[in-house]
Amino acid sequence: MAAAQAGSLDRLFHALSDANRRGMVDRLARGPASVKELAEPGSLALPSAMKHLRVLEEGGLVRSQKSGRVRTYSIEPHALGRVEAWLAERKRGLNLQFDRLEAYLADGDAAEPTGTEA
Amino acid sequence: MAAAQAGSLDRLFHALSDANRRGMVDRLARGPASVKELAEPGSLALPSAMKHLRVLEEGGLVRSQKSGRVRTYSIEPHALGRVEAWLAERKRGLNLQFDRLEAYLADGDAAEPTGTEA
DNA sequence: TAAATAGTTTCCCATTTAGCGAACTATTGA
DNA sequence: TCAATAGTTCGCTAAATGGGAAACTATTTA
Repeated sequence: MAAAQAGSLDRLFHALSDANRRGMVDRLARGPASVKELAEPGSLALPSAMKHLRVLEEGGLVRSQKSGRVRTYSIEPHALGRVEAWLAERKRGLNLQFDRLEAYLADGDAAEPTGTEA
Repeated sequence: MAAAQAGSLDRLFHALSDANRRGMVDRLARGPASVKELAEPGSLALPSAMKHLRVLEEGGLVRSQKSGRVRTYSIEPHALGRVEAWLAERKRGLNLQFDRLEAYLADGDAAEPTGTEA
């Protein structure tokens, strides 16, 4: 456990690794928008915007639904929660490391601060 | 402000978008390690591991320092703080959206819940 | 000094990415 | 009905990625 699926996080972080896509997330954080509206801020052609949106969708960050001729995208509410969860896990690990380091610095004859074994 | 540099976040998230690299971060969260040690868990050849480590370094997630013939990598302590900061900012935005939605649902004659204008 | 070890650099390969123009398919609106 | 609008699909390009073998440069260590 704890490492749900690798591929899922791959897609999530990859989705966030592009400024245009993060811009779309920011835009969608203020409310739903159409493909065209999402394309404009980055001066993207529609096909390019669509690719980005597909990446965001595969990363689980946004949802979409088509009505008439316009497809409306919106934020996947729990999307950022996955980033947060991952982050919390690592920070836990780091805190442990620092705790050991502090313990090591505190009483000089304790074991080494972990990590350089083997 | 608030959006330090786009390229920087690009590199940060891109660094995290690969399972091997996240594995290296996890490993380093438990303490420093050599290139070889970091290559083993993923059964990577050294050149491949080096590439990943360079990506992590460019993403500001790790540091390295060479002594003798071994280069030792360690976590850049404030690395995850940048992810956290970005995350906090978005969550703030999302809360605002939800606040507005709640307000909208509360008293029916208020303005629309933002987003679909234009 | 000779052999083993740890990185490093240089190519090479297949795949993916980001971007777009063109052409096509609905829907709207006039 | 006809024209504009919003997406969508289909190539196509240039660049970046992820992987590694080969060959080379230090350092250790025997």
